[in-house]
Amino acid sequence: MVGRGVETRERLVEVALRLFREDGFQATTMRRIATQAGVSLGNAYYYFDSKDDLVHELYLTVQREHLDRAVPLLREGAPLAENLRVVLHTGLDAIAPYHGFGTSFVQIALPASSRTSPFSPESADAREMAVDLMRQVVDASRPRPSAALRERLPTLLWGAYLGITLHWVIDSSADQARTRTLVDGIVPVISRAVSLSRVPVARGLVDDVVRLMATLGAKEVETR
Amino acid sequence: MVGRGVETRERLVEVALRLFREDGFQATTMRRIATQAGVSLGNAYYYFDSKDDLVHELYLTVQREHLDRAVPLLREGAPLAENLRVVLHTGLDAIAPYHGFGTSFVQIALPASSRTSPFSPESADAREMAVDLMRQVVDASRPRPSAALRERLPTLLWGAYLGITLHWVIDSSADQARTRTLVDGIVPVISRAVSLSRVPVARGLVDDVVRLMATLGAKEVETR
DNA sequence: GCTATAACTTGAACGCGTTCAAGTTGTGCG
DNA sequence: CGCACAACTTGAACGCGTTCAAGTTATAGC
Repeated sequence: MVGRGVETRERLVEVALRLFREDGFQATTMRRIATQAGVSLGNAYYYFDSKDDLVHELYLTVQREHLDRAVPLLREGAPLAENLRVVLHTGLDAIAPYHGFGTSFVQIALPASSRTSPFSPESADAREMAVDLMRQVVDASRPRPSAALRERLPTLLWGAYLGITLHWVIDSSADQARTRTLVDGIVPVISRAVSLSRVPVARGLVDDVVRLMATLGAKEVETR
Repeated sequence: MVGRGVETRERLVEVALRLFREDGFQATTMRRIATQAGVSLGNAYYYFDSKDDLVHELYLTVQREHLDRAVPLLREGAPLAENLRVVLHTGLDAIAPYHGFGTSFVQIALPASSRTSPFSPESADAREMAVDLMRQVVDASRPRPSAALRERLPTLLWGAYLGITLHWVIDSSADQARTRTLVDGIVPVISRAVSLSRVPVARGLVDDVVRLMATLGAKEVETR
């Protein structure tokens, strides 16, 4: 696929993403995507195994958009809370146009076999981009977290971001304002927890949570 | 619907739940359900608006099963950790036969409009049963949690249970062993957090988390 | 017992995602 | 040039969830 093929594929992705944004997932039929891209129905299936596969393209697009928005706003030497807040809010900004689509997205990403699953091998690139972004947050922020936390924190923050995204999907408040509130509320909590993990007396709880989530999160990805 | 109708409906539910368990959600077609229940396809739609509606019956069945298993095992005066552990594990026991079905279940329960959503009005009964079960856990356990926590704790524990269920759905380890590990790991953490909320010096973090989750959780249900 | 009406039942039909055998177009090689 | 073969394209067909106009059966009121 080097000649015509590439163009056809790109046209299909372009049309599909536009229709997804405008009309949602269910209302966008493969027949309409094909027609508007100027190809036959069967031809769309030459480039994509399924309708869900087209969603994976959306996932990649959003991920790139998130990076483009977040990285320039990170501030070297700022408190973790500030940089974390920036990354979480820009993440919500990047997915905002697709909120009507959110439920379908999670439905598609949920099965273990789904390419769109954030834990799938096919999503490895997008996942590493996201974890890397969190690592930039941690590395740019001062004071540094405790040594025990530093290497695990990016993945943990990515996990938190997944949770926030899930809340965003379910969030039916206007402009998903409640998820914004959640971000503003959870950022100081995470930040304080990170600080606390340096104070011997209060470390127990935080450490347990970290150990627990790290075990589960790591296994989740590696068993795919 | 008082005569024949009830029997037909019951037969449909019975057949549907069996096929869901045996073959999963996708492989179970409405045509097969209807045929095996001895009625026509259209007739099945007289009793259930959609295939998803039949899943709601499954939700209710599982919820009842959970209660039947958990309540007799609660121990008056035992530590919170012990009773909580019982409730979470019996919950996993109750849904165990349906693990292959789990992904579909969450997919169906996810849309805000879904009757099967744990936040929906149609699920109010099941939800209250579940929160009530958590209240029994809290009330049976000693020492009592702080006053600030006591009234909110059941709902918060139910939220934790939802999260654990989500992990169970995604969990591809044998017999969902990793979710069992999660339960065993998270129970002491919750229990310690509850205790900590009585110690003035460490209360801040726990209180913030509680306030945050309470705000979101309450709003989630009331806006439906 | 008769009839109006509600309760229940039917199967054909629709549009959907997906598959596939068959066709067309382009390309590299003798 | 011609030919083999890969790349690409087509539209009919399948089974699915769902809808609906039409039919049948039971029941309540007289």
